[in-house]
Amino acid sequence: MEGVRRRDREGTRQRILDAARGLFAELGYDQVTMRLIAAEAGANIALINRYFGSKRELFAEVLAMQGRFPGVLDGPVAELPRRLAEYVADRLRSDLASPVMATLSRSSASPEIHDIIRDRVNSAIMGPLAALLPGEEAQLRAALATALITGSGTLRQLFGPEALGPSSREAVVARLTRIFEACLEG
Amino acid sequence: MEGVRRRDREGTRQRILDAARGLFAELGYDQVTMRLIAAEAGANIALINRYFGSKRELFAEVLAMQGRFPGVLDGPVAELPRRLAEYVADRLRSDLASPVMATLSRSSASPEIHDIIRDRVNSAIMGPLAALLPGEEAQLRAALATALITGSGTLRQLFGPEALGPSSREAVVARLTRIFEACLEG
DNA sequence: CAAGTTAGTAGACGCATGTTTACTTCGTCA
DNA sequence: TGACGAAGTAAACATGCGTCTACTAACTTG
Repeated sequence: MEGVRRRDREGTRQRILDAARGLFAELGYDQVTMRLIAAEAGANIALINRYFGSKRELFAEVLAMQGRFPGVLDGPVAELPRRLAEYVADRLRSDLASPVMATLSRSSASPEIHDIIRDRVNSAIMGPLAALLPGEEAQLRAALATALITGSGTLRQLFGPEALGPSSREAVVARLTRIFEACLEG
Repeated sequence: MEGVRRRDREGTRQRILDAARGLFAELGYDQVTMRLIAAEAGANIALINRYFGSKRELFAEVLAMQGRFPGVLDGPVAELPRRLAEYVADRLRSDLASPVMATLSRSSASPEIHDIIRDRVNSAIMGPLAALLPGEEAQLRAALATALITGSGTLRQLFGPEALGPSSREAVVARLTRIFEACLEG
């Protein structure tokens, strides 16, 4: 029957995955404990490893689940700097979750997941960006744009939404657009 | 007398400080253990807390010991973008230690030292930079340059010296100069 | 030379972590 | 209905951490 199942393998698995996604984005890999994930998901701690194998594998699955930059990398390349600027500005100034960016920039110090992070940065940001860019030095240009994105995440984490001072959203977007243009232009 | 002292308080203290500086820069706060510092310094672990109080206080002292950006912030403001570019390019492409930058970008995920890191970023990089900049939005411009610097450190940590691809130093410096100009210009 | 100060040492303490084991309870189906 | 598989649970395990205490031994000083 499809009635309310008190024992719900898939449901529990999904709750764990959701809890882990939010916590990893908010706190970073190291600061998130198995017990915290279990409590947030309303599940027993032993189920995490039963369903995912280990904390590391759960982290990998959380990252694999996340979409790429939604809507940022799509669209005309000429407007790419502006879309990147708006994305970063909004993530810097508000508390809106940007799971991918937040997770990556808050977990990059943990050596046990270095390879996972590296692969994800490559496949979600740097790789697609380099593929989009015409002209020479595409890898260099994509890498520097990526550095700015992740650096913004670190700054946000350190200083909060006021990291950029009292500037208006328009001023921030305008400035960031020019910087991304300098990063990406051929 | 000034003979060879087998019991040398100041010497031991200095060896601990030196070991901690190198290890924090290389591995970040979380990954460096008291026992690792003691082993590297050739000192007993209990002496660390005797001389510095705690791991956290040792970290603060290590940061306080470090100089500011040597030679980068001094000199004509017009050439500031180029000096920043050369600094970042060299730190990205070689293994030359940049203790301040490395320590900051590798330790920013640890909440117990958040305030120390924040103060240091402010007093060593962002603050002096904002003070140098003429015109409006100095804080925004300094913050974005800082984001690029710390993001470069993160990228270096993830991908090693080859993070930027096969580009020459000249190409990297030229590109970074343009980006820093876009960050800093009034 | 004897006493006192203090650098240095060994080891334990309490705690938190990721992981695993032994067990209980629910749901299903022969 | 009763047995079996699987979802869920509680508790322990092993390990590593920062910190602290009790102690030893080297240097200084009277």
